[in-house]
Amino acid sequence: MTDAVEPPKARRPNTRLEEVARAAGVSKSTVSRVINGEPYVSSKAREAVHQAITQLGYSPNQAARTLAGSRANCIALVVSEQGSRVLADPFFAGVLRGVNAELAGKRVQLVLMMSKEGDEQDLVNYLCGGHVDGVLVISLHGQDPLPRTLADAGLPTVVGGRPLGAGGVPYVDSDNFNGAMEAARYLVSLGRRRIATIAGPRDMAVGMDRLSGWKRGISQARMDADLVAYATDFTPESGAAAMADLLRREPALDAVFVGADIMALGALQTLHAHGKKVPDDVAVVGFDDLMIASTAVPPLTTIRQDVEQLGRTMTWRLMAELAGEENLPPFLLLPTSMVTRVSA
Amino acid sequence: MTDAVEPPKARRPNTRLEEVARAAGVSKSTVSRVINGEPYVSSKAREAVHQAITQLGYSPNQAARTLAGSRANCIALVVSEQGSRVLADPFFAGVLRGVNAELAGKRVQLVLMMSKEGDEQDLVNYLCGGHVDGVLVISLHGQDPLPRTLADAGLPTVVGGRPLGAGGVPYVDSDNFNGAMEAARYLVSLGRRRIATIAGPRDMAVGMDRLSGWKRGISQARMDADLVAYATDFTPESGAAAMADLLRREPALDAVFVGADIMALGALQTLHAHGKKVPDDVAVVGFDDLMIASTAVPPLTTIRQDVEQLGRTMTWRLMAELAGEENLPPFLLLPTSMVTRVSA
DNA sequence: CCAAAACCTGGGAGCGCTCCCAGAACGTTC
DNA sequence: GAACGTTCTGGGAGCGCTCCCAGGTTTTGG
Repeated sequence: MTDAVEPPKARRPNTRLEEVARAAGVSKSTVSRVINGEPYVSSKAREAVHQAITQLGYSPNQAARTLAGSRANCIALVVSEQGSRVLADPFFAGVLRGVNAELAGKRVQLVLMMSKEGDEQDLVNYLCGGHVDGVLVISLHGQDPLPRTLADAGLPTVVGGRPLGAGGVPYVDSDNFNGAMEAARYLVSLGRRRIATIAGPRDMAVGMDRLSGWKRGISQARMDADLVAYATDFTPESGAAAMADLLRREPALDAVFVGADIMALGALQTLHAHGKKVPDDVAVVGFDDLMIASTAVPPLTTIRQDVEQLGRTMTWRLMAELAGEENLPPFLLLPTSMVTRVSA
Repeated sequence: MTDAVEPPKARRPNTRLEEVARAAGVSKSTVSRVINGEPYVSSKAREAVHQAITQLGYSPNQAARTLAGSRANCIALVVSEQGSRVLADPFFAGVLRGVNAELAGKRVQLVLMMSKEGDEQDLVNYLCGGHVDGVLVISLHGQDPLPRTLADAGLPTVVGGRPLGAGGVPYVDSDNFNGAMEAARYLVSLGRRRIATIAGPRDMAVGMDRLSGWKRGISQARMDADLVAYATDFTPESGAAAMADLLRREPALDAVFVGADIMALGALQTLHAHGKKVPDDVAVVGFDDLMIASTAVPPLTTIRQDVEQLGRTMTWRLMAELAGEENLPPFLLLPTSMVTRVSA
């Protein structure tokens, strides 16, 4: 008996592949084949291995698999720090849920990374260092070169939301253009004559795409698409300020399409403060269909985008590429749908 | 020249530690020591290594480190699937931001895992399999045994929000009791005489702790703490139903403390529908201070909890334990603060 | 009936790192 | 200057797996 001066500390005598092999009466190689679902294993051996695995509660050591094999069994979700503050919480959580849902059952881990100002080089080094098989990037700002850099390094990358500065990198986005156009057409169909819009910041594609869609819808009705106010960011405050601006420029406006529910909340407050009744005096349509849309006063008519589906689709696209599928679509647009409530 | 029939596929001839050693004119061991910040390295050697690292853009292979060393340089954040739907998005995103903030600079990765109904055993196998050094668990439901299981397996674990079924496992939580008590006292100080509360589901500590705090505050003012309605979950709908129930039982109530802003939104709707003016007829105080609190109509007075700080503190506690610090507090309570707006 | 093809199996090198051990270089003290 | 500590350095085993290769066993087909 050796006298352990120190307690053995969190030692974990994990079952190793070799022990499974011994228990199943086969070789390491065969166990490895079973685990990786390779062909050329007799059903008898396969079954014995499966039984040994469950019996021993074996869980393969990822580090060893990564080191020995060529893939990491791991993908990264990169969120730009500022972005996560802005396009914000509900969006992010939804995407995450979708990613996880799609990953369920696959033996692939998700590591989360926030890209900060300074450590971009670190981030790129890490990602390109073979620690992950692919990357999902969301809430990009402006012309962020990150996706391009990653793609050029040969790392499979999928962007969530059309990237402004990354031509050629595959992306998945909601169909912001058509959603916004539908909103504009709906307001027209309601008989509104002076329809304004509050657009998101100019450096984000989501804001620009929704603005374009609105413009198209308005122009098709042979109306002037001149009542445009730009919000500086996706916040209620910014939406409130933009609404005040619009009201000053055109006191007689009778409808407004707001490019994000979160900004619409602010717009609603401004309208209320100016004594405008919604929807009687001014009809309001938002975008996103966050939870807050249904609890706003009055409940907000909005264009619904399925954020969870966005996460799922991004993941599917990435996994398909990792699986070696060819001729994958360079981008994917997810349909939106209108949710009619009270505000319009 | 060998003729490659196949393209070399995403080959990444990463710089290895050995190359850094050669470039710096030292041995592998010395480079390893520098990377891990160990003592007993001459400043000359240390500098040469640092220079070689930056010059070659070297990033150590995590898989190899994990395999060779004893730690994974990686912690997991486990979210229960249902929980993430309920206590929901803003909470989750806030915690995540805190965790990341605290992890910044440390060479520790964050992997995200959602625990689903069926795969609990898989989850435990994975977590206890040495793939991670420690675990952060949030949005636990009822008597979930997960934290206990992990802790018993010797895996450092920290829970976010007081766990109901995991005595002894360290946790970090907002001071729900005192926050709720402050809310009750504030309503009393306003001269309200019939003060009700809407409590969260009975199977979550957060709901019970806030209820206890409210009861204490009310009792201390020698008032009856009998107007309690339980919501079935943290949703506006559930809050609306509970409010209707309270109004039926006591039409003359003049204040209500709602145990979550998200439920308060529903309560506000019900009050409005019943023709009650807020705050004139009924004062309302919420809890959490989500973004929606400030944009509610009327803007909601609420008890603020700092969710990001929660994430940071959990992470700090876990990392401290991993670093071998002793006599760490078994639990940590984060202060709350009241935000006075219009509703009370 | 024998050759070729298909199926199945085990052995063993090596992925890139950490950590232990042995030893060199430098004091410091009697 | 011998004996000791302290600081620094390099060599090499081995972490647990995958993947290649060599070989055995069965099936197929001419």
